Parts: sequence; C-alpha cells; structure tokens
Amino acid sequence: MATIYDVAKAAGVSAKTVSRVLNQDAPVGRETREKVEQAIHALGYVPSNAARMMRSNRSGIVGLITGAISQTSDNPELTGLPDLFIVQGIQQVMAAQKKTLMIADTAGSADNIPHLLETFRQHRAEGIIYVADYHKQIELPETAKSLPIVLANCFDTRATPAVLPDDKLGQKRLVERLIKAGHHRIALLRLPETFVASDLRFQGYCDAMSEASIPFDPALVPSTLQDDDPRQLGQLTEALKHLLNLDQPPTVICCGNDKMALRVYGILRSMGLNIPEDISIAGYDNYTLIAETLYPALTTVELPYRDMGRQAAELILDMIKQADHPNEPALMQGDVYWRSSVTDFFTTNVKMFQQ
Amino acid sequence: MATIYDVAKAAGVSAKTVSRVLNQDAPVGRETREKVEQAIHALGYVPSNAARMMRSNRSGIVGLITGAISQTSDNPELTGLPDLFIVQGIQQVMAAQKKTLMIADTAGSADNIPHLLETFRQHRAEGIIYVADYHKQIELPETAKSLPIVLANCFDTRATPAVLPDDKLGQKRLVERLIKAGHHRIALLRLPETFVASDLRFQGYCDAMSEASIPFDPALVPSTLQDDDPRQLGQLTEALKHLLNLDQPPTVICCGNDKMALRVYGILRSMGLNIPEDISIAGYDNYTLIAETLYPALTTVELPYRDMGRQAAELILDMIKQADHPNEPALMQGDVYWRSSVTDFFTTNVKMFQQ
DNA sequence: CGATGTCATGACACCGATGTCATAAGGATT
DNA sequence: AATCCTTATGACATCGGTGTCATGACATCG
Repeated sequence: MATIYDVAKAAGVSAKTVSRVLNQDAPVGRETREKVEQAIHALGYVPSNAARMMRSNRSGIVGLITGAISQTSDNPELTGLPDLFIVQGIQQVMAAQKKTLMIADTAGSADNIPHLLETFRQHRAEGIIYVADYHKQIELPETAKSLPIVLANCFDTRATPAVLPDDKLGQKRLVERLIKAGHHRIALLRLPETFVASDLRFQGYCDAMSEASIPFDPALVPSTLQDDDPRQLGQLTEALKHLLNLDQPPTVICCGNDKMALRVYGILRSMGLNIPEDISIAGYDNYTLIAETLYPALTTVELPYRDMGRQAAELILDMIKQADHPNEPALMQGDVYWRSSVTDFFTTNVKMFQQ
Repeated sequence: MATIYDVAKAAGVSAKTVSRVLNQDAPVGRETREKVEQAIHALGYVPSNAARMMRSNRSGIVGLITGAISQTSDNPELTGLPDLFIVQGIQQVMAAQKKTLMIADTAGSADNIPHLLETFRQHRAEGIIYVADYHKQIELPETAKSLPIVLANCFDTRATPAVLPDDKLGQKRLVERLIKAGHHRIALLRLPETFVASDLRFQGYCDAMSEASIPFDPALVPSTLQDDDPRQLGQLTEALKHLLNLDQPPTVICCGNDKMALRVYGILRSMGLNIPEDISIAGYDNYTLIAETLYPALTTVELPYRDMGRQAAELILDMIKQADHPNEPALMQGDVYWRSSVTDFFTTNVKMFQQ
C-alpha cells in the first residue's frame, strides 16, 4: 500500500506538503495541489489511520458491546433482536460525526467482557456503549472504569449514565388512549416479574386508571406469568378464561408485549372469539413484523429503539468531549400506534357510515 | 495513557524487554518478567494497536457493511432484521480468530459506500464482508476492487465469492417431508417474483413433487403476489379462497415465508377454519419469534443465517491468507422444523393413543 | 582450554503520518 | 529602501511499538 512518501516522490514535493493537501491546514500552491492530487489518485493512496492516530492520540473509535453482560442467566426466549435497532440509531449518529464504531459481542458469556474491553483499549476507543437486548438491570465488571461508558436499554446501581425506554409513561399513554376510546374494563396481562418493564408498565396502567378515576380492580390484572416459556401457553389460557368469566369481563386486554399478543390472538380464536368485535387486544413494543402483520393489525406502544440509540450515541460523544455526565437516566418516550385490534366506541359508527 | 517506555522505566528495563514480555517472542529472565508484569499492572498499561500496526502492517480488522448497496429500491417492508443473525455468526468466527470487526451501515443509500470503503482502507481493513438483509442480487460499486470481499446473503454478476441460503433444497426438503407425512395436494403461495428466493423455492417444490411422481397442478400454485404490502392481504384472501374452492383442495399450504403464514393464519381463522384440523400450514424462514409463538406452532424451513455468517467469515479469512477464492457461491442448507401446524397422517393416530 | 551455542538484555532504526521550526519569495507598509 | 507580513514549501523530530543487531555471561562440547 502506497505511503505519503510515495505520493510525495511521485508529485515531486515533500511529504509534509502532501499532508497539507490532505488536511487543508495550510495554504498550498494551486499547481502543487493539483500535482499532489493526481499522484494520490494515480497511486490509490489512502492515509493510514494508525500513523495518524499515533501523532494525534485521538482514535475516533467508539466501542460497542452487545450480548450478555451480567451473570443473571439471560432469558433464552429473547433472541436479542431489538438491540439491532438501537445499534442502527447509534450508527447513524456516529457516521454523521465521522466516528468509527467497533462492535463486539460477548457471545453469551459475561466472562468475555474484560477481553473485549482490553481490545477496545488497544484500539484506544474513546468511549464505550453497552447495549442490552431488553430493559434490564446489569452489573458492570470493575474493569469498566477508566473509559466513558453509556448504557443503552439497561442500568446499574452505580448511576452509570443510561438511556432507557419510558415503560411507565408508554403504558400510561396507551391506557389513556383506551379510556378515551370508551374502554373502562381494561385488563393487563403482565410480563414475568423478572422483567423490570413488568412493574413499570403496571405502574403506568395504575396511573392512567386512577387519573381517570376508574377504581383499580385486581381481577383485571391476573398474577404475572412465569418466564418459563413452554408453560406460558397454559398460563395464558387460564388467565384469559379467568378474565372472560368475570361478571364484568374486560372490553380490552393489554398484553405484556406483542409476542404475548400474538399468542393471545391464537388462543382467543381457538375459543371462537373475534378480535376486536368480541374483545379488543393491545400489545407493547410495536414489533412491526408482528404488529402490522397480525390480522387485525395490533394496537401497541412503540419501544423507541432507534431514538434510544441516537440518544446514547450523543450522550457518549458529549462525555468524550467533556467529562461531564448526567446522573439521571434518559427516559425515551414511545408513541402509541393505534390499529384495528382495538374497538373505538366513539368512532365506530362514524366509520360504518363512511364505508 | 501509559506507554511501553513508562513501563520500561518503572521496571528498570529497556522498552524492548517489555515488548518481549508482552509478545513472548524471546526468553526473558524470570525475575525481570515479574518486575515488568508488576509495572504493567500498576500503570494499567495497554499496548497501542496503532503503533503495533505501523510496524507489522497487519491490522487484524475486517470490515462489515450492512444496509442498502444497490440502487434497486429496497422493499421497505423488510426492516432488515435477519441480517443481525448473519452478523452474529461472523462475529463468532472473528472473535475466535482474534480479528476485530468494524461495522458500517449504508444508512439506506448506496451512495455512502465509497465513503465507507475509504474508512475501511484508512483502518487498513484486510477484507470486507457485505451482508444483505435478504437473498438478492446486487451490484457492487467499482471502488470495491482492491480488497478481498465476500458477499453474504447476496450475489452479483461478477462471481464475487458469495454465501447464500439454499432455497431450492430447503423447499424441496420441506415438500418431501410433507409428502412423507401423507400429503399429496400441496399448495404453494409464492413470494413476489422480485425476490430471487421465489423462483428457487418454486423449483424446489417442483423437484420434490416430480421425484415423488405427483403431477404438477398449476391450480395449487396461484400466481405470485405483488410486493405491494397493503394489497397483499386482499390478494392472499383471494388466493386462499381459490385454493379452498378447488374440486380437490390442498391438504397443506406452503407459504412464501413465516410472515405470510402469520397472515394466512389470521385469514383462515376469520373464515372459521382450524389449523391443522381443517388445513395444514407451513412457512419458510424459521423466524422463531413467529414460528414458535404462533398457535399452533409453525412447521417451517430454517434460513441458516448464523451458519451463513460463520461460512462468510471463514471464507474471507481464507481469502486474506491466500488470495485464493472460490468461483461458486457456497449454498448453506437449512433444516426443516416440524411443528404442529401440519398434520402428519401417519403418526396422528399414534399420538392420540399416547395422550 | 578454546570454540561454539544459548540466554538475557539493550541500543537503535524504522513504520507513516503530522507538529514545529526554518527558509525563501513576493507584496504591502512605513 | 528597510521592515514586516503572508504565502509556499521543506527538514526534522516525534508518536509507541517492534525488528535487527550487538553484547556479555554462562554452559556445553570436542
């Protein structure tokens, strides 16, 4: 590979002049510049980042870690798809800032993390982002001290800067919207308690209900499911039967996430019920592959993954510039996506006239 | 950040000796080694990859490009999820080989590619892998000439080394398995023709049928769908009605992919049909979030994304070592996942006794 | 006992860029 | 005309490692 000296020789100038043409940090005579540019093109010269880095001591590299980070045995049911969206958001910001993203995966074992950090340090990464596959608490190893670090979709007990989805507000907005659509009997099928989102969303549900002065009815919120996947189907079926057999059954069921909603669709239909005529269904995540493909399409709340990624990227860049960092996690809001799986009692008639 | 000279000074030895301790490429006295190791630890020294790279001229970096690469307007319905699995497979191999993966995304525009390649060259990437979000043909820009390059999940007209899913064989195996389960009237709902997988899977279907001496019945393979998403639901409904109204309706319907199967579930149930009692359904992709969550769980064919990633990684590493490269694309096989959405006429009775 | 080999270590140059300083030419200012 | 500033360029040191070579202390061998 050609070096700056090859270019200098070819153009009949000094290496420093070539450097000036490359960086435009000092005036260069027009003729000279053209000669140099020709030589660069002819030789296919690309400056070596390594050599540059040695002088400037600025790598422009940000490290990104995905995968398992804590010992808590991760739920294998979640194959860690959504974090890709977060990574995309991060990438967007990094590309715009001409930073280079170096991605590493723990390959399922937190034991690999020290080695990954070592690699990042060798490359003189300026900061690190850790991305979790779902909203959870983690424990960073001691090693992750010296570098600026941002957590995306997770948090720890040491107030490391974090970017999180606002699960509480999201669920609250959804329930508010349901109430606005005329629903009062609103059921909530909670996620297993091992998910921090489970409790947050429950709080959001309660907030929305109490602000609308609808008394809380525990019968509408069956006990949380176990995260034992094979058994979930049976538990879900029981929970649904319980809800449907109530004196005042719910008019809408909020599912813990879109995947659960997908299951609920199947169970309800095998019971001969139609959605949304007999009962309305809402999800959470706006996992579009499910939410938009389901028939009827699923009303749900977005998990703002790309926004979270962008936010995390901007945060780490700030921290790299100034060692300043926020104490509170950034909560990102997700919109409610209103689709046909939920009856809107106030607009149904209008729609029927329109059609 | 501490340098090798700081360590040398602290340990009272020369820099070269520290280097020897680090690389174990020459004998070092035991006492000396221990002193050096202590100093390294005390100073938190991590060798600079940049400086190393300058001498060795080997970066250990492999570049990875995802996102749009050709001008052909990409189908926005596919939000590019599955390629993450390919990336994971690549990552696994790279980590095992102590290579570093540098990931860049075209952010939806092929125009960014020259810039990405430039960045990779600056970092002296030793090779490049391009990952597509679904099996397709692409056109690489001229710029991608000088570096070893491997295509994953896509191919071009210039015989660039590629790793592809064996769609033909996968569909063939699925149909063979269906036949083995007693099905003869096997319908195929093809993907839009814009997907190369559409035709390959159709060929696989035909091969399996003809090898089983079942004459091809065009009525069982309705014309392919348009990739116009909003209209797909209507087209699907029509196609299903057509199939169900045949004199000899199919006993099983193979859907173009799991997503289509998800739609078909919804439509069939709104028609009052049960799966698999009234009709069996099979998919393609083994998109587990759908296939395992659907009720009943979906029989489908795996798209071996992780294997493809691993294969692509090994291929590029080979090409980096020796400029040797294969002419034929590597076709990766995916297994048939047999689940309860398909009736097996030969084992149903047995199962009923068992239960 | 001298020749040879191995171990342990250091001095020094070099990889490819860029920062610092020096230099020279030409134009503007006093 | 002498001074000063700007433009345009080059020489050289430097960043942090590693390859090459040299050196001294022992051990081994014929």
